Amino acid sequence: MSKGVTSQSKDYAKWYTDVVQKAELADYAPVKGCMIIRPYGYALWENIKSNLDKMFKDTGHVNAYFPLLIPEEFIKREAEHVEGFAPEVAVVTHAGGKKLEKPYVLRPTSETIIWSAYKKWINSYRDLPLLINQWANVIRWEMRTRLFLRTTEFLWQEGHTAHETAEEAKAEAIKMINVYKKLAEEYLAMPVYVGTKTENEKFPGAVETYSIEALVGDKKALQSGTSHYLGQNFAKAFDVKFQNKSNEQEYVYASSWGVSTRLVGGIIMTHGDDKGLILPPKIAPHQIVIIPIYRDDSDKNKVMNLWKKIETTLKEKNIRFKFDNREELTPGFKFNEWEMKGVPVRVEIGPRDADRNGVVTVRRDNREKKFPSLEEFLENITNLLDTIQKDMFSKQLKFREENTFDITNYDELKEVVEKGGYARTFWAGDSELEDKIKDETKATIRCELFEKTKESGKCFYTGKDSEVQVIISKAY
RNA sequence: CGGGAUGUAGCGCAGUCCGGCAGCGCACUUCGUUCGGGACGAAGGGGUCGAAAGUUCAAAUCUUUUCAUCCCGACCA
Repeated sequence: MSKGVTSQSKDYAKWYTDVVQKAELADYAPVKGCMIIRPYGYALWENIKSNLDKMFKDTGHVNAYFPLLIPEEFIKREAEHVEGFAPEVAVVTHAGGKKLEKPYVLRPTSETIIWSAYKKWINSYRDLPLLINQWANVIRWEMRTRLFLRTTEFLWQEGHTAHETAEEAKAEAIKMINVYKKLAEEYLAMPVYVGTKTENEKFPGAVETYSIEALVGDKKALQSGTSHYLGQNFAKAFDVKFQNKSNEQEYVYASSWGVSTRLVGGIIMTHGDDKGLILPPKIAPHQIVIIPIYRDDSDKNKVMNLWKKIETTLKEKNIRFKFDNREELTPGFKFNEWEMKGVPVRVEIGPRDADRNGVVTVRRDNREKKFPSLEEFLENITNLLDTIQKDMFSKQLKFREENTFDITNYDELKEVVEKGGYARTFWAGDSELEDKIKDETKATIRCELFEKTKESGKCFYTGKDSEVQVIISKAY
């Protein structure tokens, strides 16, 4: 691994791609816009995935798998859906050495193929709710791509639920966006705003879209998860009816929701610094890294004896650790390498520590160095990881608060867009006005906030009274 | 698809203007000394100079064509 990365202040975009590659999260693939997720990056995704999957199970969802290939005709059934996705779907036209009579699209999302199956599975209100999730890859042909943030192929999960009533389906969508908020805040240490997308920004085919919006290191918004109340749009497109309790045929109400490998990009940009990644302990592939230091065999024996005492306890405490005993590298090199990879705690054990029966610990997030006794260390390590997790969240929450500005007019919006961060204000404009603002400032309404700072106020642009409070920012 | 740039060892680059043995740094291999913040020495290995055609005694270098990638815009989770 070569030295260092481009500094954030010099070139944030370059810093980002440097970190992704030098921390060995991902590499470029031979296909434009695609990436190879390397073992360290995949381990990170697996940790996100396993925590989230548990939350899905806890909320009554089950996993299934639907095909990658979707009959092209399916995508076209829902008018808004086809219009929204047409530019970015890849189509398979040839197979088996022949041109296909009916082409397939590579799924950009699975609503259509899933609802074609739901038609077969749903007959009565007794079949509802149907709460299915799938972990899958999807393909969206984007014009411009960036590792993790926007790739042609990406990994995600998509939940697709079917319900008896509009209220229930909508409640499901809101429940799941809050699951995402919990994931982001408690596991990824990323504070997020939660709200409703405007008509301009919502998912094609949805009645309403909800999102979580993070604020990353260069003060731009990152949409990190979405959840949709689909109404009866897909049920109508695929003719999915059920017999309700009054013995009538009725279209089913739906929700869908997803988060993707984009979250990995969010973690990198939320926490990283000029030394590389900083990972939250709950999802870090290695929560601590232990680096032995010795020069001769007698030192080595002492250090290895110390390590044996540590290893057993770490296993008992279920801590994910890495013992880096590579002989050919100096400790200094390893310090830098594991800092690049964002391991939350570094533990140094050398002859001096062995002599006093202690260790040296260094936190990645604030670089705090301590010299605890072995006993203190083993007793406090779990607490230390918890503390780091909380401190990382607090730091980012403070950063977000410092970069959220309440505005009252258009000039103030332009100022906020100029310096970065969120502009928070009331909004009474329409779709056209939103487009105009986007054209003029490059900023968009990220969402209409669920949690408003006050009940109502005046729209910053039209001056009309409004009960809709929004955040506006440039976004990834 | 428009505007800009770049393709030479795994990575980063020099060499191209003015044609003449394909180089440098890092990484890699072996041995020895090192090891508490990116160690040092010695000896090695690694190339279809993006691709094709042309000019020439001779092409990384000149000409033509072509492909790819990156950055800036329009699209997007």
